[in-house]
Amino acid sequence: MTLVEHSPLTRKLSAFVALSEVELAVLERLHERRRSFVAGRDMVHQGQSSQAAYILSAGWVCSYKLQADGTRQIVDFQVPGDFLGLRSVLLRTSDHSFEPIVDIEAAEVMTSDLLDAFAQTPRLATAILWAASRDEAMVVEHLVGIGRRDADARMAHFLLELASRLALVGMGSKDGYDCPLTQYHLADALGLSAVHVNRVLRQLRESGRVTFRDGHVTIHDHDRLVDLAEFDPAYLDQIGPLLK
Amino acid sequence: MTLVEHSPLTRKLSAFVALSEVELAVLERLHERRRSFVAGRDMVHQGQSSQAAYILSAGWVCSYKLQADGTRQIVDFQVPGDFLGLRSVLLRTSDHSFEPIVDIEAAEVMTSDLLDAFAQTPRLATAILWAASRDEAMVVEHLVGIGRRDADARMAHFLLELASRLALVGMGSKDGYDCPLTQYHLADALGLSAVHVNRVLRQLRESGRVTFRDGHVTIHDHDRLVDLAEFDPAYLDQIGPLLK
DNA sequence: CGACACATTGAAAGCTTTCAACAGATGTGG
DNA sequence: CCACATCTGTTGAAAGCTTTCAATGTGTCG
Repeated sequence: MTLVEHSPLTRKLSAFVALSEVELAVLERLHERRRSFVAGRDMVHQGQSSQAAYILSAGWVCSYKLQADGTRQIVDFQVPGDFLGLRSVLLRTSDHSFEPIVDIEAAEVMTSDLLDAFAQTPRLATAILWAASRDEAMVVEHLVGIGRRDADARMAHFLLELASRLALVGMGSKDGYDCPLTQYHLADALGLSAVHVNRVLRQLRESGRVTFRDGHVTIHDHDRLVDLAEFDPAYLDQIGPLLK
Repeated sequence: MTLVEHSPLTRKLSAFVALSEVELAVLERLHERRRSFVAGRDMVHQGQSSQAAYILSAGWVCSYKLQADGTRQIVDFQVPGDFLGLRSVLLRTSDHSFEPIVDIEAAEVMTSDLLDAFAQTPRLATAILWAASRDEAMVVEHLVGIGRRDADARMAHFLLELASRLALVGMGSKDGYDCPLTQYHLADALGLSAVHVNRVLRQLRESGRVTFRDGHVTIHDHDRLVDLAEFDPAYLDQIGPLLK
């Protein structure tokens, strides 16, 4: 079995921990229950409790919270290799919704399977918990972005974060990546109006930094984009040895 | 031993789970290493890793992230009964700083002590993880607030959340509570300028909803405050049975 | 008393939203 | 195959919320 055949999750974790044959096998076995979901129909609804988590293997998902006034705030996007609802399985019922942005493929993981896997391979458990804590760090960074960055920097930061996340699972490079999000998704995620998202994107494009168009992000000038966003990828990378 | 002698954490957890004598004893034993920290001096610095977590027993702390341009975003406040750095112990090094807002008292909990306690009393482990997931839900709600609520609603929501959190540990009621935060703290937490915080507070006061003054929050009209904030405390409460 | 932290206000400037209108692509039903 | 509705993207202009700049007041503390 060559590396490219591995799941995105395996690929992601392998970038940070050298997993043994046994650990890889356990990890791949978690992918047994294949499921598909169609774009636009919520997988999990706000307040609904679920007994399973999912490992996203293809497609994009967003997790969001709806407000009484009808506006929504997207909390995070999930791309291949990401867990979906990991927390609600380990801890308690989810309090936000998950919506597939395109048709997706995911592996359903029952709580018990996950706990068994953790018991069998503690290093794998650590690796998965690391991934979960990385997701959390992203939410915090997202909070900082909405609270303290202006629209341009916020967008720039967001696009760079995505580039970094996708590169980790081999779905793009520093030069660009495919991205199925609409400007409405960006607006709901960044706390902006769709109209302003459009203007910000235009400005980023015309300043020669990055182009978001036709489902593809093209990074023209990585340095100046990083500069504008004050992007520091530390929160995405592992600091110090992950496993002793 | 009467209830009032218990630590705030015990009090908080007891509101959701009936803990046995043994569990209560284990929980109280976690409070053995008493530590004090003075206001204003960071307990943990961004990027610094720590081997211990703390259970806050008296005083207020904030966790924040500093940006390159000098602005800061406060991610969360900790009040008595809250954990501090629980995640960085369980998972990986913290990526934000903790600053005591007033002189505080906290119990230092070593990783190993915590894991021992978890092993001895699984129900206690679940209860503590529940508290951690509640903290996370607050961060998400915070994100929603900054992204999708205007300044008035954001402030109203924040003050109501604090009321609810403090009531849980017996430090206030629906009518008000003591609060050592300055308007600068509010600004850094809510993503507003200090000047605007002042104006918002004035408006809330003059509309007869709530007064924030001299270290004390007085809620004059709870209903209209809830109404303005669209405050739904569901994310703070347990949905369904916590322990089977 | 002077230094300093915190709170308060007014006015001007700036960023973002809202309102409106329009263009292009896609998909469905007649 | 066309008409029509829908979704997404685009743009201008006006309105609105929030910030910035400046100045002032109040209280604590050494």
